[in-house]
Amino acid sequence: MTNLEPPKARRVYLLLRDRIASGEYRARSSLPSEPALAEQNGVSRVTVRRALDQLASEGLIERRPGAGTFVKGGQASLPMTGDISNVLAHLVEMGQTTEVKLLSFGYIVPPPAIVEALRLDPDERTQRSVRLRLIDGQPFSYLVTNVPERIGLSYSEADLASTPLLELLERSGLVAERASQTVGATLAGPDTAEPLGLEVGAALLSMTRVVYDPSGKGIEHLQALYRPDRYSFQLDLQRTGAGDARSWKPVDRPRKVAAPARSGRRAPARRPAMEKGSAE
Amino acid sequence: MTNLEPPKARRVYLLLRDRIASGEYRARSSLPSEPALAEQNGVSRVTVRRALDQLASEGLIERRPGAGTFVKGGQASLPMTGDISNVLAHLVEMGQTTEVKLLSFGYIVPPPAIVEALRLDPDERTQRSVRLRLIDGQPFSYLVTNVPERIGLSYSEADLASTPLLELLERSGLVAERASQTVGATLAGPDTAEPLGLEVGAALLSMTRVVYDPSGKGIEHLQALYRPDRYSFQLDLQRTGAGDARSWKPVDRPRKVAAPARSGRRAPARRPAMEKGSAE
DNA sequence: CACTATTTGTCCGTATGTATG
DNA sequence: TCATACATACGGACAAATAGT
Repeated sequence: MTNLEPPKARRVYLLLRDRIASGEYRARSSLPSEPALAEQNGVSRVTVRRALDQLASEGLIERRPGAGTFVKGGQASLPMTGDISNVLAHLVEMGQTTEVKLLSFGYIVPPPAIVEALRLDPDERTQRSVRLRLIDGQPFSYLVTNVPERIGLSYSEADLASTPLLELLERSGLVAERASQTVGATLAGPDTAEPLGLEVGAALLSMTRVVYDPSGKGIEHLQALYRPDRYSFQLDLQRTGAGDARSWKPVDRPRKVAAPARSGRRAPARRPAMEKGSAE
Repeated sequence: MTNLEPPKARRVYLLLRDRIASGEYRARSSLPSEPALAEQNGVSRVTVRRALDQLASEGLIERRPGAGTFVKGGQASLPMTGDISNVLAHLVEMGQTTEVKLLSFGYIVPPPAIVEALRLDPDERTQRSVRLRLIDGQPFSYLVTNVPERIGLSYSEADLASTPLLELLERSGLVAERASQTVGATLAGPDTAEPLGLEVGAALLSMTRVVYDPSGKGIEHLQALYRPDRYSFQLDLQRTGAGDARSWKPVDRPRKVAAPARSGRRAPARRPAMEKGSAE
């Protein structure tokens, strides 16, 4: 049995990072001393120092010789947020405010999972495209799309780099009638980490979406991976019906609510979130 | 400059894991040979073997001496899914089908991020509770809740382990009028990995929820972390209004759609997902 | 039934990096 | 900073199992 565990310094690094993000260690106040941290975590002092080096290099703490190490509050611009209930609505805007890089394109015989999801015939092929979406030149989402071959043929490869896919589908006279979305999380592998500008092993927000036409046949299968520091889903709910009729209705971002979430943890809200960001 | 990078074996491990999950390496077919993989990734054969050991120990591959290593297609039970648009609705059911462990409880002066989100007075205190939610004895979510002190006093510590928090709030005559939810992803630190039964550095699905009363004051701040292999958000959308009126409406899980997503990647759907799982 | 090519399994010695005191 | 222990990674060599000729 081999280990494969992360180095101890990383444990400590993640621990302190969480504590700082959660506010357990307040901004402008000092962290425990290095020897203290070493004992608390059952590691040596050099190991603690490595973790602190990492935190310092990311600008999360500041080390003052003789005084201690301090939490640097502030900064950390909020991720752009996509309204999950409206995910499909504002694709056009999205296409305008962001650019797309087409990483790969081709026709394949899809893996069984895709066949099942799209309800394809046994050996029907799909058009598979891998795209990278950027905002301000910064990549934030990695998209793997599968579309049944006959549908995919209705637009060109170049269209993909300029126009949102659902837009293209609609132009072809297809009707997106129903969609199913699942949101989860994964670790970045080399294939995805590299184009997204992350290290291998970073956390990714993932969304799988399947779009169906009125007949119930699948039109599009999308596997999207997002950098959580640059993109997150938001859903605002409003209570409908008073009293005991427990019912909530998604509402269209009622107003700019102070709603933080820095890579899964709290952080001071700062930059106003994108007005109507959405899908992909 | 110290390194802090994951071991090389982990790179390879994550790469192969992604390729398998994405269907690039088909089930029942063979992976490239160890020497081949070693050269492709620029690592030694032992390193490849370590990665394969890991995959084998997780049951993703099968190694046959002399023959090769093969992808073990099959199960990997789907995560329970929570309908994100209904997240608050079925708390009661949820409270019945799952158990809760109260990990920590106390009154604190909250970090600035919480103060801001809940719109508290400068030095108002909050009741902070950390809970672990289990299904079938298996932990799947780690919940950190902050509630303004005066509100928190209206129920007992024991109530927390048995009753969903929003239920308690309603009993106290409070009205949850509006809620804002943000979904992202993070890495598990030691504090969260341990109770959730994960290794440090695993991917977590995160949700931050703030609930407001009609006056706009914050009632509850919840920071939830989910094991993506046991829990994921699902949102089904239905097209409303025909033609050019692009509009989508969340719909209450219209029927059991073949919608996979194994920890962020595709995988054969198998076990029926939980009927109406939801929040927390 | 060999015979061979390929592949996993096992062991070596050594170099580098990580962690400790 | 230094010396020590241990894990990681490397390249190589060899045995044993498998599949095809």
